[in-house]
Amino acid sequence: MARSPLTRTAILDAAAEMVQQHGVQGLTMRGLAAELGTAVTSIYWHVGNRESLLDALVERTLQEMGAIRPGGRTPTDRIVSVARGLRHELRARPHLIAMVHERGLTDQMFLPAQRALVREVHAAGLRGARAAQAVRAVQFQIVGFVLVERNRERAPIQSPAEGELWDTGDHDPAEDPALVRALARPPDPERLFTLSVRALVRSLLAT
Amino acid sequence: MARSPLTRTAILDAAAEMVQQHGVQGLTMRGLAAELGTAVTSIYWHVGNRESLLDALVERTLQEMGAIRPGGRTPTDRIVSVARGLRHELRARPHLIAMVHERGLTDQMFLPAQRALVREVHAAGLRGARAAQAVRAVQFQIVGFVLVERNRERAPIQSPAEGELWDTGDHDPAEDPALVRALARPPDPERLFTLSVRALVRSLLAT
DNA sequence: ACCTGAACACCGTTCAAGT
DNA sequence: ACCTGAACACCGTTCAAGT
Repeated sequence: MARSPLTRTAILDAAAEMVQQHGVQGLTMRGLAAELGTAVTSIYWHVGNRESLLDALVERTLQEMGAIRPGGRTPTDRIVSVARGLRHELRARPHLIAMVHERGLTDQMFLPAQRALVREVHAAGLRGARAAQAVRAVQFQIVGFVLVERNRERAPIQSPAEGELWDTGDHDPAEDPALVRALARPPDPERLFTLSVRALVRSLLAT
Repeated sequence: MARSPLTRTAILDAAAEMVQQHGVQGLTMRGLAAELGTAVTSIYWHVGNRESLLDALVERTLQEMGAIRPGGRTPTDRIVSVARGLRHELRARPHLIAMVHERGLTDQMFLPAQRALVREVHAAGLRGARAAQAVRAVQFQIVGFVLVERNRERAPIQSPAEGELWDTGDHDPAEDPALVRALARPPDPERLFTLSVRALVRSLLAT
């Protein structure tokens, strides 16, 4: 369906589309060629082999991950705001982000955010190694949460429902029906995320 | 090289070995057959296709993830101890655990740990939905941290060293050489992990 | 400089056939 | 019940050849 001459950018566009729709494994060189209406071998001329095509995709994704604009009055609020913004950006292109993670380039992707976090932690009065640790703790938590969230979404129905574990209330029963009910319900990720980040930050910024 | 008759267990053992050594993609049906000294098709007779072989591997990994024995005097200490134990178990078989994650079965794998966490959170005086949230926050943090850690290990050297970002101290300089130095150094994961979990738990258990 | 088809070495999987 | 080789439809990649 492609009439214009084949170009590196066109290839990357089509490849990114395929990855976002069917995952990395859904991107085959032959399928990509078909999508572009060219011979497979033409792709090799423009972008090299599959691996370097994926590398290019990752690089583009890194550049697209824009700057972060924190909102809120207190450092804590601004850190939470950075975290939430980041989570949304990451979740907007899950498959491409997964490729960034797999290549271990998460840190690089997080540099703008890290800068913002350093600013806020500094504003809150932390200095030196202590400040660095706080920044890293928050950073790990944000990325980690999104990764866990993604994994969970792949198997929406957990085989033994989380709730049924607690009806064997024999040994040291947590006879707390509200707790059991809460654990049986699927979590609200957005809420849990905000709550977690806020809890962690509150503790890290405390003297 | 296998002389004994082909058995399902033998296949799973060899497959697990190949996965742990070369990752999931390193497990090919033909390679596995060669390793076992049989025809590829024999494997299909015993375990079905590749996908159900991987499923079986995941199931076995789930069962192997043993119970957790928390240590320490305070609930906080015991939660941290559970977290550390879990991290070690997860890191002992990274590739197999990755498969569990990919299938979204992390929750199921975490059931024994979740039970322990509920106990401690309850002991600390939390009840109902509040307790459930605390448990989940800790759970997400543990798994998330390990996932991030694994990703990081795949690209030991980050292209633009984290430190060099801060020498452009023009706009709002964090003129904090100790902080810059700390961020330039690679983090100590074990330390960062304990610190993070402890910080989060302290905040969650606070009234 | 750009594009092509043919060919190679790999996959997972199926099937009819052996014992 | 268990194992086999041949065959199929897919891969990524290379290469010599076209324009």
